[in-house]
Amino acid sequence: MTSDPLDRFQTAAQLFKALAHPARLAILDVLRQGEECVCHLEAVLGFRQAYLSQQLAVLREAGILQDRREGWNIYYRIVRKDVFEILDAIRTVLPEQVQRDDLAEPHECDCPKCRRKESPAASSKAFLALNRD
Amino acid sequence: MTSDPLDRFQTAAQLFKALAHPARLAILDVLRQGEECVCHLEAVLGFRQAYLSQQLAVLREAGILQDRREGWNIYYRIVRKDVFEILDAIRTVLPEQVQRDDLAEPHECDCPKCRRKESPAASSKAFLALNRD
DNA sequence: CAATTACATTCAAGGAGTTGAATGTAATGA
DNA sequence: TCATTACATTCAACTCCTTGAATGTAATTG
Repeated sequence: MTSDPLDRFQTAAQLFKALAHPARLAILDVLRQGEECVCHLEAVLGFRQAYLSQQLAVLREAGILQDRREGWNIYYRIVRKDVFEILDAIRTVLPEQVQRDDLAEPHECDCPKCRRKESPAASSKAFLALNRD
Repeated sequence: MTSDPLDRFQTAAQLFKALAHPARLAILDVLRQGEECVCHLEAVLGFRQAYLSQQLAVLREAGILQDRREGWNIYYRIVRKDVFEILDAIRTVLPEQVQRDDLAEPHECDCPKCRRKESPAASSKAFLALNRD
């Protein structure tokens, strides 16, 4: 009550600062479907590797992401689950695809996770093409 | 899908930028309980008038607030209702008082709205004025 | 119309965020 | 150990945000 309002909302403002960038929102949109390695984000989003690392560092230092090493690759995942609620809340200003999380990203990179998905005979692209109305 | 991710999330990032400031979050916290005039915000938050106007302008231009003139006073209110959901979502990093919206701010200013609330009992200022000498 | 009230806008200096380029590092394999 | 892979960090130029100070403006009162 008597405390400085600027102090009281400092932590919350820091969280919003981390979200106040289109590249970081795009990253979170991909990671909504589960953890991904950096090379996958690079392929899907079309960002340069160093640029991506910088934005991932901001989200990591804000406590939104955590990373996990597995051999050569480092996988990032969302650990602050309330960002899902936040993104849901502003769905009126988000692109439509962000609101439906049922469409899986097509395979576009050479990371182990992508190769595992690829191994079944049909590629996702071919499958979608065959099953379109 | 093929569009630039930076473009797709530009609008959402703009919204978060407006929220990424402790003073603006403090303003929204007060306006949660209903519209208030600038002089009331000034008294409750302890900000200078010009500073307050600047922050209100940011929130207004982001489409979060709308203003309404009534005589001398200008009343601001929240028109983007999803900011309530956003603030609820990050309640883990918000001060406790923000999470309980049952405590009304005490009267601290001379705007018409505050004077209406004050009318039942004797106002301290009016009381002092009447009983001087 | 002049003065007052309540609020808005402009300006400028300083600070913080952005981003390309270059470089550093841990893990793996030969 | 040396090369490679996948990713991180640093640096610098640039842009954008922040904020105090000064000034402007619409509504009201006398």
